[in-house]
Amino acid sequence: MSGTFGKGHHLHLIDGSAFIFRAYHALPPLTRKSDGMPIGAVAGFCNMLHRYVEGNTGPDAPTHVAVIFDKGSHTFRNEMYDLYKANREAMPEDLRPQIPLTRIATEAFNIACKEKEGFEADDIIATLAVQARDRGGRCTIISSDKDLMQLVGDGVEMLDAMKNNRIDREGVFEKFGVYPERVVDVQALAGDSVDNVPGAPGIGIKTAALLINEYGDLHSLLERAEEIKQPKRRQTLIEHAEQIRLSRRLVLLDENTPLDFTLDDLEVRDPDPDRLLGFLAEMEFRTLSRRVAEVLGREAPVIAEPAALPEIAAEADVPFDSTAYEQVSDAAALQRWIDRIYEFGHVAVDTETTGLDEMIAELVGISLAVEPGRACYIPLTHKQSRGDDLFGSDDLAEGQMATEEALRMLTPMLKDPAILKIGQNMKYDGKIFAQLGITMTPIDDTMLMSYAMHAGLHGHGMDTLSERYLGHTPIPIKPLLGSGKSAVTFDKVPLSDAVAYAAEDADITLRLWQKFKPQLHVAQVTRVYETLERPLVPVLAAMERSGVKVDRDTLSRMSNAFAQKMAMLEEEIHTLAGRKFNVGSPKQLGEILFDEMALEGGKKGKTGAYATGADVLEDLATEHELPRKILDWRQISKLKSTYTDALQDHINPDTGRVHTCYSIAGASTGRLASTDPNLQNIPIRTEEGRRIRAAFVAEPGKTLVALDYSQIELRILAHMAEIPALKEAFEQGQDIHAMTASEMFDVPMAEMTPEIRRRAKAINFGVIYGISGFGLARNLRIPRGEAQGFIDRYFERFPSIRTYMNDTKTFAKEHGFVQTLFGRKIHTPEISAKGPRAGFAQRAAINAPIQGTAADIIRRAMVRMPAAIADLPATMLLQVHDELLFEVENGAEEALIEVARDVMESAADPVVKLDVRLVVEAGRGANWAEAH
DNA sequence: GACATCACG
DNA sequence: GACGTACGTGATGTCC
Repeated sequence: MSGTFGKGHHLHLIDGSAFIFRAYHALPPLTRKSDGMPIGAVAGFCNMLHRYVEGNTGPDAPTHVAVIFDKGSHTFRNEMYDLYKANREAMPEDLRPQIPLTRIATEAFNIACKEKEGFEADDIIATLAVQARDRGGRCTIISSDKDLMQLVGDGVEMLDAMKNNRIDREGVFEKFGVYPERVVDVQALAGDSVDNVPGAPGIGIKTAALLINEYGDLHSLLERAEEIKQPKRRQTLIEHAEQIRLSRRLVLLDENTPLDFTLDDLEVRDPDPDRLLGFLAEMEFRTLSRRVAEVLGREAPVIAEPAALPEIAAEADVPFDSTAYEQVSDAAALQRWIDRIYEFGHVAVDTETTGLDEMIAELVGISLAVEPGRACYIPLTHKQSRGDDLFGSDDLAEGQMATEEALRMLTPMLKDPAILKIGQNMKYDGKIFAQLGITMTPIDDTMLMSYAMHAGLHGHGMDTLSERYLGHTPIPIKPLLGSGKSAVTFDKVPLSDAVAYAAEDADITLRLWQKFKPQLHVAQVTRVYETLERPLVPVLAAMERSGVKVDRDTLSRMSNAFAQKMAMLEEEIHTLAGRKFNVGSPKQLGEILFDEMALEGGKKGKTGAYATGADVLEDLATEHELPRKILDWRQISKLKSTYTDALQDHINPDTGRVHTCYSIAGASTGRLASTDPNLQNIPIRTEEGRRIRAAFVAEPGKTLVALDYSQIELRILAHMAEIPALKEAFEQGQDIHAMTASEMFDVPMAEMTPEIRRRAKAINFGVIYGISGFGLARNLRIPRGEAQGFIDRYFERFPSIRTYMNDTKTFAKEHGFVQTLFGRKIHTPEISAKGPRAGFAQRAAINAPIQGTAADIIRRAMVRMPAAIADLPATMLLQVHDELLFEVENGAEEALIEVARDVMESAADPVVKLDVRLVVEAGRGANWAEAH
């Protein structure tokens, strides 16, 4: 479409600076390979532009488009107010040189690129949006900057490109409580800490909207300020009237920016392929070049790999070639591989099986690799596939060794202490071999090496690691196995495909190992890997294989009882609601409560649905019967579906026990995670829930013993933050929350009330979690100001906590990670992000050393435990963060408790000398509930 | 597959 | 340039 911009035209205005900052913070600090120039933000920017262009199809596609940038730091707003944007942090050093490149990138995409000295992008956007509107066209502003919301309406909308979220007049109202034309008034009152717009002190968006809606507009409000009832508010508005008027001028966008181009100059143009691909090649964006070339129907430009140091290049650059892998079909070939393994002294091993549950899965084949590019697959039980046989056949495929023979040949090597077996997630392969009576040792695990070096940076699965550290995307398993109903197990995969896939996994593992092994030392995490990760593998494998006995009858009876109770509640709920609906649907429930029944307090979340969480319903329960019934129903529904029903399905038919799987490298802090089923969240806090815990039982003649660390995180906090009062209280065995309460609220210990203690307890936990006034207020259901008062007082009484928090944040900003007392690193890549994400990252950074140190301590205890209890008729079954559960023959309970408690209490020794001693509490019983 | 909810430490 | 507000998890159901 061409001609003069008008009706039927659609203008897109992209907030270029927003794109840049998003790109910068979304990506790690990438550099151009050939010369090390930082190009992360440019890469992200180009990716975003490319995605944007590709997404512009259909009737909504723009006819005109421009990317608008800020230019110069000094604008007419600084003339009005010299502190405007004064508290903004300086642009990061590695971002500055990238800014001009983003202009060139925009032009390379053949998109108009506009800026004007002395004006902010927002003003240019405002001017263009108003022009477009006046000419009867549409305009979409691609930005999430709330300053731009004043422009929305009459064909002007905003679009958050990341969330694909359109904001119209109603959207603005949701955000500001007023429609676009009054947004500046609200902003003038509320101010903006980011841009350093002063506003009216103590007035936020909520109050501002309230006032504006009551008085119509800012002018009237200030004129009639005397009429405001609240004395403090009245005084604020009268005193700061001038400042508020100034703020309004600051946030009001200039819709008359003089421009040296017109809307018609912004018509959408196709990119010039040579120019665009040339630019991308110059930047050395390999992936994006390929994608763009594909779209343009061109050959992808060849981007030369920079000449690396020759000896490294020789080692690292063996290309992946899935056709070069060997299929081992007979004893002679296998023997050649075994000989080769002895020559090298190490081998990467990977097993292929019929499933992910190692307790049930059967071995299908084994792959081996000794050096990059040199790998094989030994298929064992692949089935012959015949085209005419829909049901599959049990005939073994040709070209496979008998499993027994292969294992007989491999076992000495797998057990040989002189041969290092390398794997990716060796717990899995170790358990598969353990099922066959083979104990693999010694081992190395690339997943755990990555975890020790990169926790917090990214996941540690093979695909992630291969892409990140080898630049190679592994063959995906999906197309081989299929999905959904038609999914097959690996033994049905044709041999040629299986060899390529399976051998590649061993090849990748070996290459990762070569890369990671020397880096452990450089990253100074060798001790973490050697003492907290690697030795835990066989310990966890044994625990998982042991499993825990769960009484099916108890669960089954409870399921039935729950089903009846739920049906009853459901009927009552429908009666109270006046109609039938799906009680399990928060969406329908929200509509019933807040639309149909018109209860107060309905708050919509970002997806536009009412929040109906337990805290909301709890508040409503004082006014109406329905919310309480819903809460009851939800509790039972949760217990039934997640526990009494699901747990039964997890009982292994062979062992009659439940075998969880622990992920060692799941949680960034060093904690374990438990899956399939999760046995770390078995109910305990309610009476009903404890009955589920009681279904976890000991075998006849045995007893369950639970040992748990008492207040381990607070003890670690006392040590790390060096809090004398806290240390002393622990030393004297005092009630720690009561002591805190006594210190804070000046209440003698003898006069402590449960309520005061409860508050102190919440604050103690808050500190561990990186406290905020908002969070504490919500937790204690008290006003935010009061909560802030508590926190201030806490810091006053225990000043070293503030020091610890500040030091931790500073350390994280400087190094990009925080550390536990044992040297575990937890990376905090978002610590220098701006806005809310920084808050998250900071709190996580404060929490991670504490939670992580506790995790390290129990890991150390677990590693030492098997040897310590070897002579006792006892088995370690479960770990729940600060608790270990054992099953022990009757009569040996005391002996076990004595030994295990000692191991746990001294687990930090000798590496870390804690100022606070660790205390372990023990319990025992026929079931897990009793053992507490 | 995203989101809301809720179970645990 | 600011998406939200206590840390860390996993499982389930609804809804698109």
